[in-house]
Amino acid sequence: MAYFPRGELVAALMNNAEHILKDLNDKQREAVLSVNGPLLVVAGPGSGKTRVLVARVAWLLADGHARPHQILAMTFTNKAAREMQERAEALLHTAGYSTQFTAGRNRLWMGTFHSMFARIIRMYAERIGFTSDFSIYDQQDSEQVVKRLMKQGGITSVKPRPVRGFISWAKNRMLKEDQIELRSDIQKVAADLMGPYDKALREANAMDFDDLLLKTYRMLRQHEDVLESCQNRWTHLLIDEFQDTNTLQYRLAQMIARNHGNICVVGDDCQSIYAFRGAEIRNILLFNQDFPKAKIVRLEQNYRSTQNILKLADSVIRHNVGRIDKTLWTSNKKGSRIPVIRANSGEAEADKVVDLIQDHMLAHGYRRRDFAILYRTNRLSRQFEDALRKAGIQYRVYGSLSFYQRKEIKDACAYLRLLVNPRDVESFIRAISIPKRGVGAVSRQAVLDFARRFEEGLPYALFHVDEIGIRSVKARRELVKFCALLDHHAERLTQQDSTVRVVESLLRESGLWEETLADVTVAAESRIENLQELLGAIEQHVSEQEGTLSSFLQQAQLATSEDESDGRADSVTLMTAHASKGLEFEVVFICGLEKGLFPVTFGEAVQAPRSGSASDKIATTRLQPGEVDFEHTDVRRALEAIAWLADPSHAARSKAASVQAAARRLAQDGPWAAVNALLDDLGAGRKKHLRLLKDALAGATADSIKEILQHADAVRLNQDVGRVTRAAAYLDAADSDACEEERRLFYVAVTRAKSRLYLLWAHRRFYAGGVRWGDPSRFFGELDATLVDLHSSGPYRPRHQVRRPRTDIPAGRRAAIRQKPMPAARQTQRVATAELFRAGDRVRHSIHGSGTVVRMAETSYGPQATVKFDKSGEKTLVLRYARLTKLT
DNA sequence: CAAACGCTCTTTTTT
DNA sequence: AGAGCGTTTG
Repeated sequence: MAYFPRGELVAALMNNAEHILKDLNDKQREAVLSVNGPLLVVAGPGSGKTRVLVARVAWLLADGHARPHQILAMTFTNKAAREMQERAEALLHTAGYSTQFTAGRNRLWMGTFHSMFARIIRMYAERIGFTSDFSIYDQQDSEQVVKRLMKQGGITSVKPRPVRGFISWAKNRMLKEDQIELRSDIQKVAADLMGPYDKALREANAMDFDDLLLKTYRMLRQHEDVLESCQNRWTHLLIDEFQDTNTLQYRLAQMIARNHGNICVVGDDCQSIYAFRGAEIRNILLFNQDFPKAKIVRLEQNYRSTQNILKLADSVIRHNVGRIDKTLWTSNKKGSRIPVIRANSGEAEADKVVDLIQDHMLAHGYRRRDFAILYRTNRLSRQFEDALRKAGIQYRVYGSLSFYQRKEIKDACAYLRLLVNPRDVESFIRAISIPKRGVGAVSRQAVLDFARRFEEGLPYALFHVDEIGIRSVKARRELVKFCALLDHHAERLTQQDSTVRVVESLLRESGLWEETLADVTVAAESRIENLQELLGAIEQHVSEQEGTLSSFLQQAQLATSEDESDGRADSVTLMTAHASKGLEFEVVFICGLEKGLFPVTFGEAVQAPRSGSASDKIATTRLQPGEVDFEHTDVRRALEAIAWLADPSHAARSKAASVQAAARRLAQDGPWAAVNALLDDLGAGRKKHLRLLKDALAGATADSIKEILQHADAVRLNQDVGRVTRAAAYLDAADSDACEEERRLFYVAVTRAKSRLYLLWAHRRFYAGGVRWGDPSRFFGELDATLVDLHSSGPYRPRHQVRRPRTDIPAGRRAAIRQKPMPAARQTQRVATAELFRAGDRVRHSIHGSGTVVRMAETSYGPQATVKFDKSGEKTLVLRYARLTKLT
């Protein structure tokens, strides 16, 4: 503080509590010191948000406002919670407070909303008809439940996944089944199934992620005493990433803080990226209404990024209408301009990134951990993994699959879950099926049907296997054995036997362990290691945190892959833009910036095409051959083949015996026989379509088939038109919420970068089994062009010059064409050449020297520049052939 | 009952 | 390219 002269001696005498405040700016300090009453901290990226939270917790303790167990802090990931806790403890420690705030049970309540409320609900589970050993169903589990219910109800009109998704959506908005709009089939099915779904989970003594919040909420509303004890217990609430809380989460926090109003929320509306799972940006605005006396502190100084990076981020986010206006500023240096790089393919993009990483490590001394490669969808990680592996650069992929989602771990956990919660139907299904023991779908279903007739449910059925009436002797015997196995180990668990020993024994005797051991493949080796790691984790949980197997499983179910990162290894980071929230890196690559990919656009969210469109007209024109699916590959092939055969010159030319035979059949017995001749040897799955085709073709002549074929093309065209219309409708509506969210996501990604940022897109990439052509992302059109440099890796190759498979030739011939040897691919040029320019740019050419760009034009050869060279005058150059470099 | 096979559909983010 | 599903086969 100002009235202390500087010096170590004095620092040592400085008030311990003030040590906590000394590194904060005025705004940050204000946020830390406003300990009583509601507080909203609007914190831009890199503004020291975490530092404020940490200091606030430390201050609350050090200055005597709260005891550790009175603070309830909710963060977005368990990892963030852990980090906050460790940093707060470290801060307290350096400030001279030994372990008085950090030891043993006297710890802070910190974690995600879900993990915190799982803990709370565990304490009061009996009050709402569950036991504290309830299972937590993840998305996969609950989707299985929905799927089974749909099967039972004979519902096939919609798929289980969106139904589950909608149920979850409704629960997070606290809607009951009678409050759901019944506009789509999905909504109708979801409304019908919500009741049965809830019942099924209840019978299994299980809760899904949403229940952890929803059932807590309902409990607090119904049981006044529970609410009161929560309100009295937690005198101070902190919520991080407030912009990503949903209605339910906010209401819960509000309810607990209602009396004292000591609630501090920290967030940034521009970083809200989870609306798809119910996050309400409006919570930030509502906060002001719900707590009218709320103090607002804005943190606008950015300590992370260069000026250019910050400006670029700002130039994009400005396109969002719905946002709280704020001005981020930084005293950091300006930094370099931001390269925008076009690669010809996904692989070229990855190679380019690897090149840049190597360059930067050599030239600037960066380490591997300084780099992050960000992308929109997880599946994009693969190309970067390949490239990094090839280059021998250590990397780490986040977010793909968490430890607890691995198959062998889920299998093992199924046994453990069933052990602590014998009613857990999903776990039973999984455990009984793995390893295979002769109990199949039929016997399994018999057990479940039987179980539903009894109050006690599954445990009752397992203890009365003989009464179920299962035919298979083997299945009966195995079920009894299975039951005895579980019973025996459950018994051991209640005695003083060590938890890990019981678990290990169960895994061995179930055959799971042996099966994995017996597997000689390379993959099995890591699977057995994973199982051992699981045992280790249980051991640790039991011994260090005084936990039980049951609490271990609940926590494990809520663990995410991000929670597992040790952060110590020196590796390049690969993750989705979502996963990067809250992190920072020296150098960031944002990849896959293409139309449709980032921002993503996808089918379902899109409105149906307007009536009166071209597609409607085509759809109503003639031909009604029943339910024949002209889009079906085999139908198309059959039709194409017949039409092709119908032309005598084709049939005569082909030497293949099958074609000759088919042509003969066509002449003699008509088209259907020809189809049979061609496709007879195909698999059984195709017969269904061919049967339909047969009906449609009854009495058809080769000419009428041609007509049908034309129609099929029309149908296809129609679908293309539909797709385009839908896409347009999407883009119209889109500066609506979906696109704004994508823009915020891009903003988050950009603001992760400290000193350098690269934006990349690929012209062509392999995706979902085929070649996709990408145009640059619309975000490029939105960012401040004065801040970027355009580059490419490899010569420009216009789309129309790349061969595409022809679709107007029958499949058989297409295959023949494909077998022709392809000319050797031209070697890709790996040097980055500046290639897209604006009028006025100064450029250099290897022969003509330096000059100024007069104008740019797009030709069939790709972009073309007219340049006025200082020495040789004006020249027109096609950029594909002439190599120009930009002078800065 | 389980394994093998062939076909189909995929296109997001995650507590 | 890869998972999931349904069908057929042993």
